[in-house]
Amino acid sequence: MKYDAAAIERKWQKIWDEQSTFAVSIDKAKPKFYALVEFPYPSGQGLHVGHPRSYTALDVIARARRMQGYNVLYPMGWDAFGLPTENFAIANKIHPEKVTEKNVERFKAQLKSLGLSFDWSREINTTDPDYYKWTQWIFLQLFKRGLAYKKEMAVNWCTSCRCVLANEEVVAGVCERCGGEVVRRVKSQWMLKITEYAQRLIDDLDLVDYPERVRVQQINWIGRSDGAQVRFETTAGDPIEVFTTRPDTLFGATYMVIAPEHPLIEKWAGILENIDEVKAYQRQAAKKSDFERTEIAKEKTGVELKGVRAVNPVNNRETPIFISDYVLVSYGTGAIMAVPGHDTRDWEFAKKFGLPIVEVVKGGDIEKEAFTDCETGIMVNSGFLDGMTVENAKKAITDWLVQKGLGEHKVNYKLRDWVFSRQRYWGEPIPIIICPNCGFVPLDEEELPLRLPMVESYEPTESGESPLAAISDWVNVRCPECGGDAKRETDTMPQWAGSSWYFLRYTDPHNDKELASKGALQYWLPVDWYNGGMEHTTLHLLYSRFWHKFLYDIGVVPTPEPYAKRTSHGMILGENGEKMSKSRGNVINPDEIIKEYGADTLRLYEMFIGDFEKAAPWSSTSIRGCRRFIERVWTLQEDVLPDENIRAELETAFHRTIRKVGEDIENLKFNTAIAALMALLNDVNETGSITRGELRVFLILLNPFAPHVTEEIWENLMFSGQISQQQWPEYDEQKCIEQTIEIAVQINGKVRSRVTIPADSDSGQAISAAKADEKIVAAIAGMQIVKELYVPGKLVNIVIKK
RNA sequence: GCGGGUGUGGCGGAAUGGCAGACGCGCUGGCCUUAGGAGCCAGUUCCACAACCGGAGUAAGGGUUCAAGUCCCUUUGCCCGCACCA
Repeated sequence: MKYDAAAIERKWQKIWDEQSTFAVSIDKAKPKFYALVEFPYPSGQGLHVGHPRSYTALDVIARARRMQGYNVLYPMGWDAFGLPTENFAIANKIHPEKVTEKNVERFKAQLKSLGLSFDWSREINTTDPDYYKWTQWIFLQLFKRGLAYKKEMAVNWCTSCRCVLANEEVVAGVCERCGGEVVRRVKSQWMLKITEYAQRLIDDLDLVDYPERVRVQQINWIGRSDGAQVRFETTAGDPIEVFTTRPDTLFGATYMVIAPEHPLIEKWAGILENIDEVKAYQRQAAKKSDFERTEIAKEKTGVELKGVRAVNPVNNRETPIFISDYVLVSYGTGAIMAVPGHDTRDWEFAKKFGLPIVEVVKGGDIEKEAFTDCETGIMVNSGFLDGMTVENAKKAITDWLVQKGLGEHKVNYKLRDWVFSRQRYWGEPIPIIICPNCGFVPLDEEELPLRLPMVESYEPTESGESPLAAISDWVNVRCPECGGDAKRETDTMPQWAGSSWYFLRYTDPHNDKELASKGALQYWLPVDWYNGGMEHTTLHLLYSRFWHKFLYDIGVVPTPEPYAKRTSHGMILGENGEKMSKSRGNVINPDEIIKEYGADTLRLYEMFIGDFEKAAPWSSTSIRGCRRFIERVWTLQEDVLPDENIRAELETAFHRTIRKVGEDIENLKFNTAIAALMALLNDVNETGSITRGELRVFLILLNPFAPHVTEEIWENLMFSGQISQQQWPEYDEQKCIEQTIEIAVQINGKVRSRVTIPADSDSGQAISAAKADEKIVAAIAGMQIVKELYVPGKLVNIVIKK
């Protein structure tokens, strides 16, 4: 019988579909397990060979857990709003809805051809009005609690997408998505107050099991700094507030720097002696994007504000004030006290402008470079702080500032509020009405969903307004409060909106009363295991944790964190070790792999390719090994002994493999789980035959990785039921132990021989057996034995000297 | 610069401080075959050897230990993230 992967896979996919084998409902008698993978953006290119790595991994876990008695939810859906679809629609004059529909159809067929055990009855789509109704509902709740607000602000404007980007979407000065130039533009934008959750987003990382690199990245992104806010009086009368993490160095502050955009400059315009020079510097700074300011302007520049001086509160000394673009208006107070002795940037600036550098922490050589060490230094030239450690001085000076009313302890975050508006068509409309009398009026929840209007043209406008602004009969409405003429908000939400809560909807996807029922949320949350890419660590993960925490606060969800455990897979690279991309010409198409080898081989290979968490290059020769393995398994059924047991000679091997495969799946070590199955098959083949009992266990262990072929063999052998409904085999710890073992015998740590001894030998027995070995006899003859030890089951080491 | 990770055969990669290189690819030889990009058997870290017995070996150097790929220190390469964040 020839192994016909295509026919077998088609057959079983159809059966699973027709019988809804993997559909799940609440069953309180069983422990629940919620496995989640990031839902894809259904792009025009179709599935990439990288997608199945994540999907198969959690499919393996889901399938194994089902057989282990868990009630498993493993859902899939579509994150379908987004610019590529909109751009494709514009270019080809097809409505984005149609484009999405077509892409989803293709993706779905591809996913089904992989034999993934998704519960398709729970499929969701973020562009479905029944779905985005609840995305809009969540926005209204944020608005009603003051966490969504509109603000006139400088934003990142992608000149190519003609659209606003969140800070997180700007990478190295260009648009993360299209690579287009990003410039600053002042626009009125909807913002979400994620900063209000900054501390909890750090603290609650303790409640969850995330990989260290994900934890660290989130913490760094939020960027908490502990310090003090200090007020410096000026000769102009208006004080300058600064934030510093080193209040201990206050005595060393020899000048001040404020950002070019700082509002005091405008206020002081009349008294500045060199206002023209200052204005010129401001204009120059404004022209630079943030990227240029950080990348190109490594050399410090700046202009002194002549005519105003600041007063250092600790010693009442007057110091000059500069403006310089190395101080960012968006962080802290937009102004700093400069301590050139102990801050590298201030040191460079002071050197360039010939400003005094005062040592206030002893331990370095401030002539050569700034001394920034906080661990070892001792305070000097600092009045009442002299002799203290940096740590103590920070406390002492902060207390002093508080007491004098000059400052306070202060925590700052790098995290900015989330820019939530997009001036595009293909997104969730923001359900707000703008009334000239009443301001921003939320749409009545009864009117949700606020549907996207059908339009002729969804081209972005040159003015930077959303295409929706041109649809007058949609835009013009009556104000729900005063009944006067009003307009709808025409901005739409970013793509991150729909993906910030999708895992909640899966628990109750057809509910039209609530985003999901309390009962469903109570039963299924939190997500037990969420796998996704590292690229979503600072965006999607942070945003969805924020939304979830908000929903927790208003009593909608029962858990403070959405995902109990997060893992991330490495990328699959091209054969040349480079990232797969069309332009590099190294893209592998999963459809073709399935055609040539079958889905089971593809699944097996993607799990076997290497360490799951690391990037791995594709190899079109290595995959053949996985196909050969499946063929050898297929051959087993041709000659099966009727015995329903495992033969004694293979008992240990089987029990060990059951243990290893189970443990490895839990630990994401799919590659070694498969290696163990291959090794077991080799052991079986050495005996020249297999029993029904052995094959039965073997097929169940292999099933999560290669579900189709194992079902087929299961059926051919007339085992009862379907393999996916079987129970995972149990192992007996006792039976994992061999009767006799071969141990190494070392002389001074080097292996000199091997002996076979009973597994239960004690130390004395093992050592005498070792010393009876003829090679060892020869080695220790005439030598003095210093030490002998036995590591049970492993080795004997005899330490000798002359 | 800061933070995280990582360095093992020709390749992907295995090794709770206890026999380095499991498993697979590739390669070599043999069998089978009209044929082989099929299958089966054997071999495959490097050096040396007819073979046995050996020697060296996990980026480099040092240390702890009966025993180190694994733990500690120093150096170094690569990958990822953040980066004038006061």
